[in-house]
Amino acid sequence: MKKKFTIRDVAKKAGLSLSTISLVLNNKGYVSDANKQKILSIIKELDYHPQRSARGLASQLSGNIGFILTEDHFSQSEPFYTRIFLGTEFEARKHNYYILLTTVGKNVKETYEIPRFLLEHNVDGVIIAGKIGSSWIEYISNKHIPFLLVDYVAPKVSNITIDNRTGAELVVQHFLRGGHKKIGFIGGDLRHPSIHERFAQYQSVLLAAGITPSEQWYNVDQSNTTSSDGYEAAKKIFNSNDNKPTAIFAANDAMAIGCMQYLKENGFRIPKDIAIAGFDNIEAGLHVEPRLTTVNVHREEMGSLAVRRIVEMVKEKNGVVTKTITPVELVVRDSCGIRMD
Amino acid sequence: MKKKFTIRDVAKKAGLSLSTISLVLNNKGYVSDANKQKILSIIKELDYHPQRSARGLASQLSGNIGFILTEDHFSQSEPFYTRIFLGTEFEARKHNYYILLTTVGKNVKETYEIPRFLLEHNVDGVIIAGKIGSSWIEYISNKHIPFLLVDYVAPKVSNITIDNRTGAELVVQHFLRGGHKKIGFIGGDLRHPSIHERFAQYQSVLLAAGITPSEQWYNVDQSNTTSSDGYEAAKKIFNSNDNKPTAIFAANDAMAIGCMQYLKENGFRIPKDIAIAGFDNIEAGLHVEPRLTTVNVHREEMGSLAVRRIVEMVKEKNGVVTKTITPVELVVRDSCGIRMD
DNA sequence: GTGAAAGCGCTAACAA
DNA sequence: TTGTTAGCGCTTTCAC
Repeated sequence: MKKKFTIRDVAKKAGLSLSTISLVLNNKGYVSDANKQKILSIIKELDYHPQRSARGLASQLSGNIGFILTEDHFSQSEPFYTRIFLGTEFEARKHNYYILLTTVGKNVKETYEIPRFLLEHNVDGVIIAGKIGSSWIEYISNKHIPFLLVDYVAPKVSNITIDNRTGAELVVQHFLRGGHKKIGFIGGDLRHPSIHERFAQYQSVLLAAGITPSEQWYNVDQSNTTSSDGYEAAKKIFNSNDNKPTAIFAANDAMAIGCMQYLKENGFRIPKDIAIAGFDNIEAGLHVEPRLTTVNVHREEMGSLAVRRIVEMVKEKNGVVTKTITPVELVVRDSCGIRMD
Repeated sequence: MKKKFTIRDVAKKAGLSLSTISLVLNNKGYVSDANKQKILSIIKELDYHPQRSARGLASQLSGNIGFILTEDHFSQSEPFYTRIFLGTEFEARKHNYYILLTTVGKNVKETYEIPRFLLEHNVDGVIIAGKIGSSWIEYISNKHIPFLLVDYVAPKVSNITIDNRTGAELVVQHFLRGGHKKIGFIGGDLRHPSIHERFAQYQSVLLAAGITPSEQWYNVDQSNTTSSDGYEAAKKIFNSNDNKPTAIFAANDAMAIGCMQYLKENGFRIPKDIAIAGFDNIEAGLHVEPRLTTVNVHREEMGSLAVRRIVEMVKEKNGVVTKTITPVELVVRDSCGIRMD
């Protein structure tokens, strides 16, 4: 391998000082156009690239952004947060950052260790995805490092969230337009704000339409939102119940799929007997039968927004709190038939 | 925030020199037990953690491992390589490394840019996942940085691969045991060694069983291995063909799912008319109807192995080339009925 | 076993 | 505009 060049080699070759080279590398200060061009061409000629760790040490900026996920989110088979992560990856590159991914326990004490990147000053900002214990939010606040939440909320912390209200409204309105009156809901973990909002809006829209949701139509007792939680919730609603809903809005696609499984096993035809819709637009919704009507969430875009916001925060250092809501849209597929009774 | 401590603070407090502290930090050289304990307890007391970039600069080791994926693999909806990536993430933490993920074009020239981490000396080793242009392999070889391939092969380069031969054999034997004789194959991109091996072994096993695969049973003309390629391949085989296979082994689950879709749309019952098996054991195989028989691949484990190997290579600096093959097992589900004719 | 000193490659005052 | 000079916080010879 050819010898690795340093900023010194560039300076020598250009007959200029280190600091001038540094200035053009960082596009800072004033350098005469002639010298700038000269330096640039030498840099190109030598294929010189400043070394990350040297820069990091001198500037106290790592060039990295941390991405924190709680373990239970990480291990979920459906890669909802993975897609958000991939979105951050993509955007980070545009800004010359790298993403360092790590997982943590629900709370600071429950975790085997604090993410090393926080201890070793190896990130300039942090993105936290999904629900996380408030102890973590407090811990990171005290680090005085820019951070924000994705698909979660906390007081005085910037975040990127989903327009859950609109999504829920679109689904319920779609059912109503389809002639459904007895519209149910299955959900779990109402402490997750996204789930909570979907449930709340489901109720509001029905009430606004003059329908009071019966307790026999919905179940929000599950502690999680996996497909087996959906299965269990469906069982509770449809097992020996004389006031069954004709449509189910599930808090997410995973639950919708579990619900469908229960219904199919028990002789209900979808969408003839029961219409179903989910939320998130995960890949699996395309493979179930019938294909799942759902609400599309722009996961990559959320990651991308998060990175852009963090980069701003790192640069500006002002503590403005921003709350960004990303739009959703209804994706109508086969699991919702039109009802005409 | 409390002031950030440096190695100097530790040295001062311990009444020892910087180098002694450094020795215990790195667990190197000889330090008296008494001093070692003393230093360790001071480190703990101050909650001191060495700063990554300073270490990096001094030791010329970044503490990062690069993970390279070609764009087409990255954007595949099914997160096959994502799972490998997550495996590396998990293992990397155990070794105090971080993974820097990036994507590149198929070949060096086609790519908008060389991964920054290679230019800025920001990784100590590199993992490449999936098929990639040989220009990349050459380029990285010339960097004299430890690297290896996952699910791909190249001469004189260490790698981690799947036991495709055994997997293919398990599937074909399963069909044979089920009474099938006319066993087909659908695949694409035979230049990918994994696909090629599956196809080759499919043929060998049939021949060994005294069956010569008819050209009407298989199709390997697709240029890729997505579900729509599977759909197209199925169309070619089952559309106007008087010698149809009764079982299909698809090169991967995505193709199998596409194939199933074609068959169902055209009135074939699975597994009654046609049995199907895939390869990879992706999540979606659980959601199709009937659920897909497949070959399980330990993706996270492959990532984990890759990291362990890279860490060794970074430490030992010897150029031993290792070829690791990870095992597979048959996962029997509903898409393969037993045939009794 | 331990300390002194040099330096990794860069940035950022401050002078000039 | 440009150069000089200190470091950034750590590792690593090389003496002692």
